[in-house]
Amino acid sequence: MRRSSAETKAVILAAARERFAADGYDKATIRAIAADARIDPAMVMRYFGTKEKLFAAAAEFDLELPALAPDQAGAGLVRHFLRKWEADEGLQVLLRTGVTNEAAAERMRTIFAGQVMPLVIDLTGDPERAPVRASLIASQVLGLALSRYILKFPPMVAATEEELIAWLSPTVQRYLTE
Amino acid sequence: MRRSSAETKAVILAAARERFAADGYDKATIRAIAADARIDPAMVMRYFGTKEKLFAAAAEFDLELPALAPDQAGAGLVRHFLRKWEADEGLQVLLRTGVTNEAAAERMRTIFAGQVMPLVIDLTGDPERAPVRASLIASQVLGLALSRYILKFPPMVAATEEELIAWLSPTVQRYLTE
DNA sequence: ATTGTAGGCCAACACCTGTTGACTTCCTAC
DNA sequence: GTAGGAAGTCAACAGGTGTTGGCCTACAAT
Repeated sequence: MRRSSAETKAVILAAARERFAADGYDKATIRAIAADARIDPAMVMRYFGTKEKLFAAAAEFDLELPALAPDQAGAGLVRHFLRKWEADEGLQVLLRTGVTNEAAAERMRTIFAGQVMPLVIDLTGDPERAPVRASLIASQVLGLALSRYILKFPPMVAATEEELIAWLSPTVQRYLTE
Repeated sequence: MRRSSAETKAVILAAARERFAADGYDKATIRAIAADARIDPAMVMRYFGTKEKLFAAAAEFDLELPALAPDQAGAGLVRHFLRKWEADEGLQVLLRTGVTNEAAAERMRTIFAGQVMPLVIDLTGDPERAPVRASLIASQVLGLALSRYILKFPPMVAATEEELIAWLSPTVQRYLTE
């Protein structure tokens, strides 16, 4: 079959996202990604040059945090994060690989420093303690993703979105305001 | 050099723990572990049979949760977990590998189901909601480990044990009692 | 109809992995 | 002092990895 350059590149990228999200950096082999994309492994190299560069492209990600009313920020953040996780594979990619791959960990750090921290400053007007607050929020929210989507603790998997929001939003709210 | 069988086995196991904790399952190669133990890779196979069995031995782990007064359980749990993490590589091994290795994830699940949940039942006397409570606690506590020790968010790394306990214990306490 | 080019495929490379079996060396029990 | 066995070494295997270069093949412009 014959495709345009842009098309194949997109197909490869989509396959790479899935594989990296499901298997992590090492287990997601170029050959497996190529097979998913129904393409020769050499094409992956032609379009992305290197496995690391392909990963960098697949890990491109924006939290897209919305503006929030300060008194509902806790619930808003938890809800947004849950939906983002399920809609965008980028976060899964970063969490699965960030644990054993320093480059992905660094990316995670810059995302939280560049996107979560500013929001916290904006919400609290307290730049001095914003870093701690933001990391505490990150710790709870990433712990949620870890236990629900990665380690799959049964009670976390069984819980509904609303139940999780009810449990977690007071925590996040307290990390913001206390 | 000539050692007893038990000695070498212990040396190998110690090296394996370190490597698995630092690198995760795939990157921790038998050759690297053997080099750390100043031993031929074949010895590792002789003593443990298989990489998977070696991993199983290295991931042997007990949370050793202490008895706690119900009203101070939050602080007690956070403190115990922080110290356990730094004293025993077993937890690091499990978290680093559990993210990409199903066997390690299963081990993590049974540890939390078999050790955290009973404690929660004991503390609350409420068997029905104990699973949710226990997983919520696990989510916060694992999120702490993830952001402080694995992803190394700077504010979490900089925080002292007491600061972290002060921030997290109300969260854990609420997951226990609310 | 011919040619240039871009998309795609194949086979191979050098390297690394877990794992195996044969070989050597040392200590101990008789 | 010699036999047996345990501790340790070495070289190789089969399979998988990222990556490369040469080769086709379809299409568009001339």
